[in-house]
Amino acid sequence: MSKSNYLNDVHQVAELIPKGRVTSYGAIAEYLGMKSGARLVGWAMNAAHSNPKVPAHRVVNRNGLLTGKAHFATPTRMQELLEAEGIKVLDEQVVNFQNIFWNPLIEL
DNA sequence: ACACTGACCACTG
DNA sequence: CCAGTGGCCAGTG
Repeated sequence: MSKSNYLNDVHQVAELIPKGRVTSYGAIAEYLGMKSGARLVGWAMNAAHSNPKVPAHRVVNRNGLLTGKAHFATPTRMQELLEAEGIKVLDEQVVNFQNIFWNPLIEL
């Protein structure tokens, strides 16, 4: 298996995202100490397929846009999962994003 | 060992 | 406003 630290950390943080809340790749990256390692978070999320516990649908980009939706089973899967938690999505974008944004730096 | 890629972000022109 | 570039870390060819 891998010895990658960030991958494991990213997954652990993602698992801590409360239901009905969302966070951004950059926020997780910053929490882990990466200034601009948001890409790694995206890569980690891609690897998160092995971890069904990781709610990848709660991780969006800094604009609240569902950039990762294309990587789900279906392009609409991510939005449906979010709406099932009470998160409204309009035009691939989380509504009230700022309000439900979960920042690990502050809340964790 | 080298080059390229990736579910991103911020800056510059 | 849109396009391009650098930066971060790990994986793959």
